Amino acid sequence: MAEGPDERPYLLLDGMSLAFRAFFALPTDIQTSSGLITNALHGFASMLASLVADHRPRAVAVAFDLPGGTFRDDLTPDYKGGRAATPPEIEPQFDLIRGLCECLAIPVLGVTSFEADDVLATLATRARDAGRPVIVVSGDRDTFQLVEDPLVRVLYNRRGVSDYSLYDEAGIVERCGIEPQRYPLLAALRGDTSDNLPGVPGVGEKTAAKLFGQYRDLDELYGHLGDLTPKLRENLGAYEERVRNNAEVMRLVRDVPLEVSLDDLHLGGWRREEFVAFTDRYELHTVRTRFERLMREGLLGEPSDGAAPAPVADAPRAAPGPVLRVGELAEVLDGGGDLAVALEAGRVALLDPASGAAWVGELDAAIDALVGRRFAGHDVKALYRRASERGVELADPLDDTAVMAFLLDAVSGRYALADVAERYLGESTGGAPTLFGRGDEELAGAAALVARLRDALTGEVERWGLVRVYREIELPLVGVLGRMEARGICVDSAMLRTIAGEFAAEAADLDGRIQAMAGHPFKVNSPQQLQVVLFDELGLPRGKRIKTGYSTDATTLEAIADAHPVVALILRFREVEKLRSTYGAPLIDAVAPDGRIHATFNQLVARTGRISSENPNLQNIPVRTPEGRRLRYAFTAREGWALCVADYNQIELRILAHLSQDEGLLGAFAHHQDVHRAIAASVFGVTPEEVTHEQREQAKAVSYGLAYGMEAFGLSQRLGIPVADARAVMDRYFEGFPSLRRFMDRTISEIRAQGYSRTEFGRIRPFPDLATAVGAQRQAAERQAMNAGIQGLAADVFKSALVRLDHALAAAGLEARLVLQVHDEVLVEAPGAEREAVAGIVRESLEHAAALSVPLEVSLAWGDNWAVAKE
DNA sequence: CTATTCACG
DNA sequence: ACGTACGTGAATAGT
Repeated sequence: MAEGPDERPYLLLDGMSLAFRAFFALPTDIQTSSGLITNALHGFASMLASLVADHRPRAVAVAFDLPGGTFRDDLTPDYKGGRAATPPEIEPQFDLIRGLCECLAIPVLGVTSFEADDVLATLATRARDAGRPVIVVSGDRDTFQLVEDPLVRVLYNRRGVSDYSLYDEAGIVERCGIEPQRYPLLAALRGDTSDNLPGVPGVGEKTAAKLFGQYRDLDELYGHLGDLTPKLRENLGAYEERVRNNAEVMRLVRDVPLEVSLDDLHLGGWRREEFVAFTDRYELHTVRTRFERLMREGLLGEPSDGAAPAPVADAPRAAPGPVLRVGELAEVLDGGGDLAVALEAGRVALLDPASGAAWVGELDAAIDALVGRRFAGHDVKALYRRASERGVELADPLDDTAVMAFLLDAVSGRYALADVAERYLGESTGGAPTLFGRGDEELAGAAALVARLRDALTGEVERWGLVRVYREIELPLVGVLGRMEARGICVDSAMLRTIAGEFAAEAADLDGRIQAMAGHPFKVNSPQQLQVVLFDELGLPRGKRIKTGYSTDATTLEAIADAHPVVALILRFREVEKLRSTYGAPLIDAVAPDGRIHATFNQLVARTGRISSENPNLQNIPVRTPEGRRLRYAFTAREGWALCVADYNQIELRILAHLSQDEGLLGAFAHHQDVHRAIAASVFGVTPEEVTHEQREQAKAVSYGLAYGMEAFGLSQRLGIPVADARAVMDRYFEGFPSLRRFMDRTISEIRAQGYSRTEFGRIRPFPDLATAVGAQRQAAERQAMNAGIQGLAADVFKSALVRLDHALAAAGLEARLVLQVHDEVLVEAPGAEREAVAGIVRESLEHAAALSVPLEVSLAWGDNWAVAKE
């Protein structure tokens, strides 16, 4: 929908909070060559450019606090107005930001004794009264109260310089659980740490929202204190004065005496020469390009002399080849060649490298254009996720330069396009990669970079022997993971809420009892405060030393559980609190409108080659305790469908057998049998039938520890036996499987000589320090090196299985699809009628993912939830 | 942002 | 004497 000039919004910026956000988001090594720190200036400038480009405002104004305090200081002595701590490096940058605005003819407003927020509130109110739309941009939640449909919206800077949410009334209600007008009440109860305003103890976001769901305002709330739970009543009563004061402080002033009127605000009057001089002086080169574009497009109004800006040619590019032209999609597609793709949140550049024709547009349009095309890109998984959400099928990419860079160095951890270009093309893209949303030219330029990187990285991937792991595993995996993210896993939200409620209730109860036993209030969740209570006040024996004193971890507490009854309560509290805080509300909040959780699976994180999961992490859902395991009942299949849960049995131990070629281990796996029992029989010199439970557990513990380089001390800890006994068990284990020790020694010395480890599929991991490290560091590096080959090959095998499985399900014409993977386990959701076919395909895909010297054994179970396999 | 703790394979 | 099992992600407190 095109907005006419009259519908264009006023853009009102909170200069204070945005400058602070920019300052804390960007490194202070953003400096001019003379050493002046300009990170806040850079960040603010780039925010401003993006905001103008994205929202095409009719006018822009920036508000700042003025020195000398505000009327709120009189209301609350400790009030900090959102600036709990002001680093000295930021103050001088306020003037730089004013200077930038001055060149651009953007008014900077401030009124003595009022805050920037009050100025914005006043302007927003006036605009509303005049029937004109406004977008208030701030990193301060106080501004939420200004939102008013349909004219006033808040663009909230969540963090960094490019993470924004645009809120209308419904948005505020969804985010905060209260209408914008009443937001100050909510904040008054809850408190606001950034404003240094404490709220009421025991009242957080949720409780405050709940209370104002029941009561209209503070008077009504305080008129019904008797209806509340005792603790809540007590706290609210005790802090009534504070709450009422907070509410007054939080309310923004809408009639600040302003010298400018709404009609004084308009775009235009910028001075090009001053702007150039300013950006030269503070070395804002990339930013200048972006503003020059805005000037050319008229988005900043007319210059001061009224002359139309002369079109300014982009700086000539050093890169050889065709000149980059950003134009129509048809031009890009007409070439018919392989395309290069660059993407950032929601926007995509497509480039035909042969002709230099490029197009920049929305994600969905780009996906449609890529159907049936060959293309390469950088970190393109998001393309497959979105395509899959829309039911669109894309062929695998020809290359993904981020994946290539990860395979070449899985340790660096930096795979943004700019990082990789710098590393392999030896050039910078002219700005920190995380700085800001790029303009069209920059994004098209990024696509051109992808095209050049492909050439450079293809040679490197070949040179380092990575072709197989790249072509067979990692490249096809990109689409597999994107599709799995899009599919998500079905969740029973009601069940989750019930379980979470129980966790919360028990945690609250234990919290109260623990504090009562301590004899005074304290944060049980604070290891520091807990140390004081346990070791100073109660005088319990101390254990491990840590940086901040003495450890209170579970192992330590278990050792002193008999010394005082509070210890058991704390252990229990920790357990339940973990379940509440990590798996209760957070999981409920992660459920999307489709009733499913769509985690992100990361292919570029784990240096061993494993896949990781985030937002939420679905790879650490509890299973080891019955209570934690309850959560898995809430992970289900959609109506009429079933979940297939399949996992590899002892995959790492099998891989150790394969790599070491130890005859005993190979023999133990040769036949389908109880492997741990067979191993225990060899270790303890008895027949399998004679193996005791304890012997089996001990052998099993060693088996699992082997892959990590565990020592006798670790085994003794794990099994709760003396170190000498643990050493005896390990000695017998290595006697029983003599090739193991030789394999381990050989592996470490090979990695030391090579400088990196390598799996059979080719995956490498650098170990540059192995040759030089000494003492404990060296031992740690050796364990990592030892583990890299085992965990890495397991990851290769498993990823290969995922690719095979994803392809096989689709090729068989089934509806069943992957919904989750957890290192050696996969979950497939299938219609009831497909069960038999799916089971066969899952089993085949996993068992034959790799040909090792031992069989790969798979356990497979069906059910309507994830707990099924462990029942 | 760092430290601590703890969930998983 | 020292440290002692690899690899992740997330919540919380506190600076």
